[in-house]
Amino acid sequence: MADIARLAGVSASTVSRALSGSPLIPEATRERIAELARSLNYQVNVGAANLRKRDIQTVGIVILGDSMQTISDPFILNILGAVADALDERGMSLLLTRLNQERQGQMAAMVDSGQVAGLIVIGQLTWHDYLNELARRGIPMAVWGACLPDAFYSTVGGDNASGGYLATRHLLLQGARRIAFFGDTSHPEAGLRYQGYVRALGEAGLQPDPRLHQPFLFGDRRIRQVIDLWLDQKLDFDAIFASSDIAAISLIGALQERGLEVPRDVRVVGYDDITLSTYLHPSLTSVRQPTIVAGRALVELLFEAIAGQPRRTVMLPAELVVRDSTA
Amino acid sequence: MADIARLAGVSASTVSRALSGSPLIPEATRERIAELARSLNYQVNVGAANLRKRDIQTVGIVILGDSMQTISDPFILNILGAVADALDERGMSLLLTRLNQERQGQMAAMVDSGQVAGLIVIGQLTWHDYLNELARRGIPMAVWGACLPDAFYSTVGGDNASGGYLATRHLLLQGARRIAFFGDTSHPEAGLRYQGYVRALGEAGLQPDPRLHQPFLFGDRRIRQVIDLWLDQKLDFDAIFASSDIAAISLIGALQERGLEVPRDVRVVGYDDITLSTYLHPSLTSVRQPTIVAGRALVELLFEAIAGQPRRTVMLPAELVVRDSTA
DNA sequence: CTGAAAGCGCTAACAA
DNA sequence: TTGTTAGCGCTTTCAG
Repeated sequence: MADIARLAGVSASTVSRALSGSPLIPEATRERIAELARSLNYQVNVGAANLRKRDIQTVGIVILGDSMQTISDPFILNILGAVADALDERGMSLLLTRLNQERQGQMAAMVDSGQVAGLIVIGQLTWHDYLNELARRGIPMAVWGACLPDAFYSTVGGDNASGGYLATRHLLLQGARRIAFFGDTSHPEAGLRYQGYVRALGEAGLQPDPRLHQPFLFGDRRIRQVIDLWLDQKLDFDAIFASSDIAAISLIGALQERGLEVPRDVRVVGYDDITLSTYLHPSLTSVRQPTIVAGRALVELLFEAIAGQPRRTVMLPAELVVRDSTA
Repeated sequence: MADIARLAGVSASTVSRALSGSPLIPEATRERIAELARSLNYQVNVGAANLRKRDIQTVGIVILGDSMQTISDPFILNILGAVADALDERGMSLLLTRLNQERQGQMAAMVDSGQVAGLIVIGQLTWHDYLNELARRGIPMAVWGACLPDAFYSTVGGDNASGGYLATRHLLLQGARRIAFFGDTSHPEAGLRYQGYVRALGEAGLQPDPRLHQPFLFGDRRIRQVIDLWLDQKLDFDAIFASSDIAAISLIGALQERGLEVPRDVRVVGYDDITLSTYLHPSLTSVRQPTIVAGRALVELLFEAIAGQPRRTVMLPAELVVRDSTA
């Protein structure tokens, strides 16, 4: 910047003002300086500027999970993309971090060290207590996931209970009676989907059968084994509600391998409505979550938190997209 | 930091040295200061530190593409994850940006403004000339994609020609004779895969039939239409080599919808070997690209570029994973 | 081993 | 409208 100032025959202050579009600088001067900067590929050093201005133009986005595999779900990428776009609209940068349990501490460090103004967290998993601790310590946060009753942080999430309800009711209306639920209910979102499932069953006068509830993780090598054990148990089920599309697709694959046809023998509903779901055969019925809105909401809530406003919860509607897997 | 110094009864210099693990500070003092910092949740301000040290602990990762949809391929996420982990190992942060053609300029700005030390670019697409221009301007870069002959930047990529060759030869060995190629050959990587395809056909004494080459983009609503037109043309083909798993899976869906069975009527090979491919029915034969190695290599080449070392190319082996879709 | 002082590149009072 | 000056939070000579 000193160079520019010298070449333009003005002081650094003038250059700074010109480049930041201060109304104090006349158009002619501004233009001249801007042109000079452009020709030298000069860009204001944001680090130095932020240091002086005492503000941070960067937001941290933390993806929780134990391993690489955990984030191979395209849905995560959709949310990530939506957040990236929403931040971009506000001229903010995005610092991406993937964390597992052992490195929880890094989350607070990102804010404490002035790297980021706040955190957007994707993949609540079972970190609720830790997130609460951070929130109490004043770390600005917005979390994608279920809104837990005692949460101290802002959350944005789909209406999981309603999603679970819609999916299950749809299966019931299609004539299913023995509906299995695949999902780890210790995960808050899946837990709420399960609640919706139970409610829909209840309305139909049915009790959830615990043997039809299978907690499982996608990518688990044992999935085929789990399915096989199921079938060997001669458990009787005519539909499956899986708490992610990836899980649902894997399940359909496993069922087909066993000679079971979808939807004829077993109807299947997934969750997330990833793009691929449309293109499969049978195409997959799924519960859609509005990711673009979610991205915007996460950014908005984070900004509110940074501004010291009270925590808030946004619940986005769940929409059932009916396709061939439940025809 | 001034606070810590005061509370510890030492100067800021000492705190700085203690916290950065300087050997000048005796263990006892260091421990005392570290403890104090911990209890106050103090973390050194990295921005200020970097400003003073004149170095940047952040790398930009740029995902090229026109829209959200473009990056919904899980393979991108795998690479991204691998890069994130590799950077992490070196204690670097990752600034994520998604850019489309209109905002090309942002790439250089990230480096010029001192936000990042260099760029890792994913999704070369048709940006080759622009990337070359940046490289000439001295922007440190490492690009995931095909290594073009006149590239001025470092690249890491799979051996696409060999991948295409392996996939095609495998199909030929399985008895296929009329093999369609799905992929946009104006995209450098797909172009090389096509070359491998042509070579394998040549070795079998076959000519590529231009009608069997279908450039297409995943997610395109017209895919079903494209397939239908194909079949209506009574084009005769017994296998498809698709240049991504997502494309292959969509194709299988479309074929099945038309009553064609995979692999009985049409054998299909994909590319990328995404996790889901194993769990489908039929499970998908695919060409695997070693993403973890790729992530490490990208980071390594970028560091070399930052250190001013000459550009370099890393080509990773392609491995054919045979599954049921070509049985 | 420790502290004082200078300065990274920038912006914002304040003064002109 | 512009320049001078101070200082954001840190590290690092240099001198003790």
